[in-house]
Amino acid sequence: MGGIAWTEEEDYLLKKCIEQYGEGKWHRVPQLAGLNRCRKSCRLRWLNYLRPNIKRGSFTPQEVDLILNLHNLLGNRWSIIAGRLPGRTANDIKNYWNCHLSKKLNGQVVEKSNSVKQGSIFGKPSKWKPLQEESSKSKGKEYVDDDDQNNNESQGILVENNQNQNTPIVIEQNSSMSLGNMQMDLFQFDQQVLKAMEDEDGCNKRELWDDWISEMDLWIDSL
DNA sequence: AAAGTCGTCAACCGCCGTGGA
DNA sequence: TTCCACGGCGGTTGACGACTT
Repeated sequence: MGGIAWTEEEDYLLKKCIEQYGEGKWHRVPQLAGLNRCRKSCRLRWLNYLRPNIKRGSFTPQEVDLILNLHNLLGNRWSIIAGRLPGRTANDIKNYWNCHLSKKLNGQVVEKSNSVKQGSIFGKPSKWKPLQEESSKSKGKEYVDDDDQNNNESQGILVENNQNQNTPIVIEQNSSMSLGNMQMDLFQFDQQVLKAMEDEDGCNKRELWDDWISEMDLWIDSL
C-alpha cells in the first residue's frame, strides 16, 4: 500500500461521522470524527471504500467494454468514466486500467503515458499534453497514430480548441461504441458537436459537454 | 525452501478549479 | 482583482501476496 492502512476503528469513526454530519466539509471531518488523518485521506477512504453501494469483485465483460469505449473517448478522466459505472470508483477503474487494460492495449490503440491523445472530444486544458509536441502530428492535419502498431491506421482529425490553443481536439474516425447489439455512431455525433463548436465562441462548450454526457446516460440507461 | 519477480490496489502527493472574503 | 482555503482529480508509490526460478 502507498501509505498507512486504515484500521477498523478508523473506518468506524469515519463512517459514523459521515452518517451523522453527511458528506462534504471534509476539512472538518478529521476533527469531528476524532481521526488523526488529513481531510484528503478521509475523503478518499470514504469514496473508495466506505461509501454504500460500492461494487466489489472483478469487472464484468460489459463493464470492461464500457471502460474501453469511454477511455477511448475521454482519455484518463477516471471520475467521469466511474460516473458511468454505478458502484465503481475512479480509483478502481484507474487501477484496473493500469493493471489490465493498458497492458493489453499497449501497442495497439492506447498507450498509458499518452492515452489522452486518443479520441478526446474536448481537450482538457493545462494538464493535457499538447499534441504539437508530437512531431508527426501537426495542427489541422490528418495523422496516423504512431501507437497503433496493429496498422489499423486509426486516423483522426485535429481541430483547434477554442479555449486553449495548445490543446487540440482529437476525434477518431470510425469510433463507435458497441455493447452487445447496441451501436452508437459517436464519430457522427462528435462531428455534430464540433460543427456546433465552430459556430460558437467556445462559451457553450460546457453545455455541449453536458449534452453529450446526457446522451451517454440515456444510452447506458437503455441497455 | 528460499530468493527474486510480478501483479494488485489502497493510500498519498501535488496540482488545478472554484468560490468566498 | 487578488488571495486563500477547500474539494476534487489523475499520477504515482509502495506494501503485500502470488507466482516463478
